[in-house]
Amino acid sequence: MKKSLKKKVKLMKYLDIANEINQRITDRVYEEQLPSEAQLMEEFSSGRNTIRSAISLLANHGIIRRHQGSGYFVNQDLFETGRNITMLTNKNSLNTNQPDKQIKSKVINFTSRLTTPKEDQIFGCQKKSPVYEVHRLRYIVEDNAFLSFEKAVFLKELIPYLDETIAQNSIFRFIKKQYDIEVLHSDDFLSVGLADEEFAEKTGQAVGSPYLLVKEINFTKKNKVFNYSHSYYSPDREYYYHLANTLK
Amino acid sequence: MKKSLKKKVKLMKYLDIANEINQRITDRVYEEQLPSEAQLMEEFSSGRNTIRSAISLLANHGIIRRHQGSGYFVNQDLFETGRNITMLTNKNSLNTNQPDKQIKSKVINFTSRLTTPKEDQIFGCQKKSPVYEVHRLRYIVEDNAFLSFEKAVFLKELIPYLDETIAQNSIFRFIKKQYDIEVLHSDDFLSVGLADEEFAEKTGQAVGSPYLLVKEINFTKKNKVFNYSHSYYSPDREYYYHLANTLK
DNA sequence: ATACATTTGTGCGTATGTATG
DNA sequence: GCATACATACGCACAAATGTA
Repeated sequence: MKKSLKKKVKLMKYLDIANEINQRITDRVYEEQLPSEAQLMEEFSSGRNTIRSAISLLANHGIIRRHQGSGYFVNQDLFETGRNITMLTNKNSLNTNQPDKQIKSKVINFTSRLTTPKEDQIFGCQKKSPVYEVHRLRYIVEDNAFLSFEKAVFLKELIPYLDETIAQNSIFRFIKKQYDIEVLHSDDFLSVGLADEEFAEKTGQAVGSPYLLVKEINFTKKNKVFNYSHSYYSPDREYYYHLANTLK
Repeated sequence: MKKSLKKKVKLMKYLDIANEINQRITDRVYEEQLPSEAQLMEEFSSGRNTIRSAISLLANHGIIRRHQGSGYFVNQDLFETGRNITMLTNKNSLNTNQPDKQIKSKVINFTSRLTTPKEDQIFGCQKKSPVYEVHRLRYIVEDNAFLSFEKAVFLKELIPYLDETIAQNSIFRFIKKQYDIEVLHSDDFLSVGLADEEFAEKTGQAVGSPYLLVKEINFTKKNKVFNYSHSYYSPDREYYYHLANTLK
């Protein structure tokens, strides 16, 4: 009786709002300061906490800064480095709209195999579970610059199908569309190293040139590890992280 | 009349709670799973939102993981790398209780000077404002291992006093105690490079060895830049970041 | 210097949705 | 089907920082 008609409550409003605000920032609709919470509540017909959740998401990605008493502001790159910057903070919760987000991939290895014991532990899966292993070179479309060499492993139990064509584009986008799986959170372990001959040949980098190695584990919304990867990033670029030490 | 007696409302309960939970995790009071929200509400005599704020803070630092329907869990290092890991995610909002947090510093340069035009922009200060510049070598106390070479600049307008003795210990701890200034958030720009002869001589690293360069800008609670630094991290270690793609 | 309005931050309560076991 | 646990959303009150009159 009491729930006779479906109310069709749309959840995840805060995510939609965060995406919309993010889009407006890229579109320069908001160039410096955002509207106040009250105005956003009005515009999006939402409660204050919902607006604040959206704002938190953006603030934690380093997209905006909060200033008690005065408002929300678009974050700027104060170093104004000459080098191109790649955001490592935004996997796919926010729509991909960062400037250099256009990346093309060249698949140099695509195999199916079974997990090693170490991988069983990473994935939390049965021994010798089937996985895909993909090796790709990644380039920035805009200027054709080498971005990274990536070795990624996907658990078939969660990602039943992948192929080389998919790997040439965005695997994560495919996974989201096909299986509704996206990255909830990631653990990143960074280190540095030097290109040996094999690496140099594969990537076109000079022998002895340094790389940034990012070992990453990606979790789904259900806290399952569906992928881990080793990415060797170019020394010609800068990589951005934002650290938020407070946030409701 | 209405506010005749001071209620002494202790604010920042969520921060206290986050610190307490964090401490319990280091002390192995919580080894795998945390108590439920309801239990935490009970124990800390707090509302649900307050508990969730504390939990969010820990989750965004990668200290715990949230699992809808089952609970909160202590995050584990699934790669189980042999190398020592330095958390870059925790400046000072949470009490310093990570395993290898004991760091000692050797000051190799301590000067007072005026800002360059570029620094005026970074700090958002008047032209030629006075700053301290500190160069330090940092070592892990436990095994005496080289951690980093750091060049840090502090704005005197916000940090009126520093000296070499302070710099030998934790500058941030001093700043918090003395001026009640702590890092609200930071922008980090990462890149890699190779040790030249000058760098090698200063740090004891081999010429040509790679380093991880972290250029960091630190903001106070009032959104003022009080410090920026260039830190050249050792290739013998791993550095941890956590990326949260959702969070209220 | 004071008072006031505005804006974000913190905290509590409640209801409902969704995932887990 | 059910209880439990976390996620989302709305509402309200007051604190603290800011800007302005």
